[in-house]
Amino acid sequence: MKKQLSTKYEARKVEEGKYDFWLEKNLFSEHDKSKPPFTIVIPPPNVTGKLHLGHAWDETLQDMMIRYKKLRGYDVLYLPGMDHAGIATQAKIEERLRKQGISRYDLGREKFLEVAWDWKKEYADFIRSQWKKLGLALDYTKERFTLDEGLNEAVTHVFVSLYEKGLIYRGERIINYDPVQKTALSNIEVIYKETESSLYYFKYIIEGSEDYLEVATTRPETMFGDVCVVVNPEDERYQKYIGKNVINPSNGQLIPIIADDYVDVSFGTGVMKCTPAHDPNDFILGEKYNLEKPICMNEDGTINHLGHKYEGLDRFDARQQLVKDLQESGLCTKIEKHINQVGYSERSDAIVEPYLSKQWFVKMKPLAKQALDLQQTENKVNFYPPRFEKTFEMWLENIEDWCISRQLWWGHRIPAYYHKDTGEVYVGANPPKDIENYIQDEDVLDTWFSSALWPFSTLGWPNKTEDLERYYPTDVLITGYDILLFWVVRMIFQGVEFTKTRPFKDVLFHGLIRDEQGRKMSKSLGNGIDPIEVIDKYGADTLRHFLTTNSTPGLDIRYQVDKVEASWNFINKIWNASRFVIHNLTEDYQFEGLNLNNLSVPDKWILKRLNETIKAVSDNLDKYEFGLSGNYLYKFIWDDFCSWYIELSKVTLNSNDKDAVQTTLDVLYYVLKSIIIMIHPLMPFVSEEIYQTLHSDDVSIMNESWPSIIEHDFDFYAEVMEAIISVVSSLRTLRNEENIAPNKKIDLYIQVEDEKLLNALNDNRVYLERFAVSNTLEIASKTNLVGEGKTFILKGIELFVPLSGLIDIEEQINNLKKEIKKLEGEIARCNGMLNNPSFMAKAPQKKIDEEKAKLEDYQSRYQKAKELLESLTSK
RNA sequence: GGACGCUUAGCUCAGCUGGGAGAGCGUCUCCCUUACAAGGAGAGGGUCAGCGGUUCAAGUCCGUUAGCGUCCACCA
Repeated sequence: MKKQLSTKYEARKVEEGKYDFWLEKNLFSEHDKSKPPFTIVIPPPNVTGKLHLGHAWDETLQDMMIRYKKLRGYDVLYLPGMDHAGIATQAKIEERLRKQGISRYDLGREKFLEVAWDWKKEYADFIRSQWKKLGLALDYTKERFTLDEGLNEAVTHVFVSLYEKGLIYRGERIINYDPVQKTALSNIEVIYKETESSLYYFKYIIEGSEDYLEVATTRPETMFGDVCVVVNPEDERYQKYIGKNVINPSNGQLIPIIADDYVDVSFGTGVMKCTPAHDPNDFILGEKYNLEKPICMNEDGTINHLGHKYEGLDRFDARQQLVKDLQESGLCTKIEKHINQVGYSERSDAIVEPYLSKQWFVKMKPLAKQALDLQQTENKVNFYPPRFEKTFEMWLENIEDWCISRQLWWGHRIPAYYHKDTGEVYVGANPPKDIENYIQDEDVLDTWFSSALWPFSTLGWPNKTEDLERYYPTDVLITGYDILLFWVVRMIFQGVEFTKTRPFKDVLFHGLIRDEQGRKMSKSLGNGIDPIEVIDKYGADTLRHFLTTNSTPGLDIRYQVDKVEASWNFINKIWNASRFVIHNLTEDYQFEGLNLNNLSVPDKWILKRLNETIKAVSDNLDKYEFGLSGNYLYKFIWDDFCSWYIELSKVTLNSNDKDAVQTTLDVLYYVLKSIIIMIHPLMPFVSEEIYQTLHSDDVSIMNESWPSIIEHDFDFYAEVMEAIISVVSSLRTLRNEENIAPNKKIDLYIQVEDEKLLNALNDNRVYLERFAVSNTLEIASKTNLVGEGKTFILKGIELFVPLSGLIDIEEQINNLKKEIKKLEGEIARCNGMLNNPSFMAKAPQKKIDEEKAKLEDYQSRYQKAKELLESLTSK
């Protein structure tokens, strides 16, 4: 019994077991070194949770490229891995612990890390199971984790090397501090949101006087750290006070009034308080005037001893209390509503506190310059779409140093050690020999410090491994534009610094995935879509097709159930077309190549269309235009192959001409096989199922080759086919308009001037009889075209369908008049162009020829319509 | 305050280097025809946001305005 596809397309059944089969056959991990390499390293998902639809999108695009390139003859490597995601993961783990009433300090560092590794294992397993469901062709033999031993070696190497070059330093600076996570953040981990806050005005009374300066601030709780007030030296209102002292209303301390043109005369009262430990600009002033930098806050965001009676209060409680007290004592004069940009921690959403603290920094200017220089060379990273390169450049041109230390436990420990007695700093890949005299830095590195090395650290760097040699630089990075600055930029500058080359040749950005209303998917809205639920309902192939073919590089997409269902329908169509083909193949059918000399007109036409489709699909995949390549496939498969070719093939298959049947089966087989190979990158499961049904269960479509273009001149036959299609389509419209049942036979007269076309149509009358459902069919160089009925004047062909009682002479005349008018318009347009000397002088010859050909066609049709009209009116 | 994106059919969106606007879904008509009714055959539907410019020719290039959106930026 020959193998068949089941009657119904059931994604679950089709997809079941395929992934394990691919794994068993080592199809993801076998590397043929005789082929050119093609590498994609997965953007490592965070081990914070399950993958969401955005991951599914990202990874499907990657997998599609991998599978496409494999079919194109590359030795592909799709390298999997995950990110420890320092803050994010630690926050999640602490949250889970909190529910059990445990804090990380109860456990201590070591114990906490054990818990964290358990967490990692749990989520890694989950993520792998999701990758499996999606069908990603990942080589698990090379899977990496940002916190594994090899990557730790890379991270340490980079840290030590940059330190030795003077590009990493430890310094006391104002950093963004998250008092909830109790850690420093880098600048881009702060999200500024427009927030309605208050602008408070306080009296700073001048020493030994009744006078006072009014100072406006949005953060009264930092007043305990004020060291002076500042006015603009040009500000006439306050010049007389410069050099005097004022009383800080929060604590009664005397502080001086100084002058600096940093102060904006028009903002607030034109007097600014200066708090060097709690504001980056004030810090700069502090440095400039060598001021003290008292810190008035603890690491948990509570006020410290400088706040006296407010000590221990949370910063915002202290603010409230202080304002209330000062209002009562008359020192708070005014409170205004004020809209300003307030920074929030990306992970914890806590309001970020600018905070003076000792942290590790990467000196960015030299690294940025190298990356910018790279982009001036031939070996630059190519951005798709190119506009993102501008964002990249602008950011690097205005870069500030990167704060890389984090007061966390889950991450790469900073390889710095401090001498217990001397305080001397030791930085090295290995601990100092007399380790007992040292204490290692407690902090870990920013997660992005390790992910910046991902494209090469995963391949074994800093060791000179075979993989690194072969697969690096990687070919394309596919990721969302939302992490351009976090990750992509950093991989590029670290890649240049440490590997002296770009880490990837191309970078393709996709957008965000939104819900049906266009809203960002988020936990708080509860509008997230679980990719696994979609897969369970429609299949991974459907989800993949939806995600890949509905997007344009760099733009967001909406998740739309209608479109997902359209993708399912498309697969169902392919399934049924495949069933038809397979059903018609006899048990002993063997494909032995196409006999190009024995092809029918429909055969030649579909092969020409196949050629065009292969080219269009390949070209667009090469340009990352997945939506366009999807459109070409869709149109070819649904319209050309299913609607036309399969229907036409039934004519031959039902005939007794054995040779013709064999040829038709060959073409059906050949085109179907080409189709499933081309859809394989989009729909790996169903294409494999069809492939195995055509062949056998132990072979895989993954070992096939991308279809190649058949070198043959199909042009004339395609024209014949197009003539047949236009005749059939015209008649179908006529039947609908005139309410003639599709199976009711009609008479049909076709007049063709061109002898070659005339003969070809006569040779292929069987298709016209069948699809036009004709009774009498006359195809001649001269035939009856007038009378009660409908005349069509097509390109090079005229048709007449006698319909007495339905269309009388008068209507026929009206129809012709309409047609003539339309043609006159077209002719006028063509003439307008062709008679325009500027057009003739400047337009490309190709365009001119096209217009000339059009004009010729219109004129001949016009002529014929005129003649017909005349013979009708003269009757 | 800078930079960028979007505005095309009722809805969601394509339209790559300028040369008579397309798809999916929805709507309307007909059809259970031997791969598929989650289907087939047809039809209708758009001054491509407004204005100006370049060009023989603009949805496409340039400028500008408006609406929506995103990113970056230290104004107390």
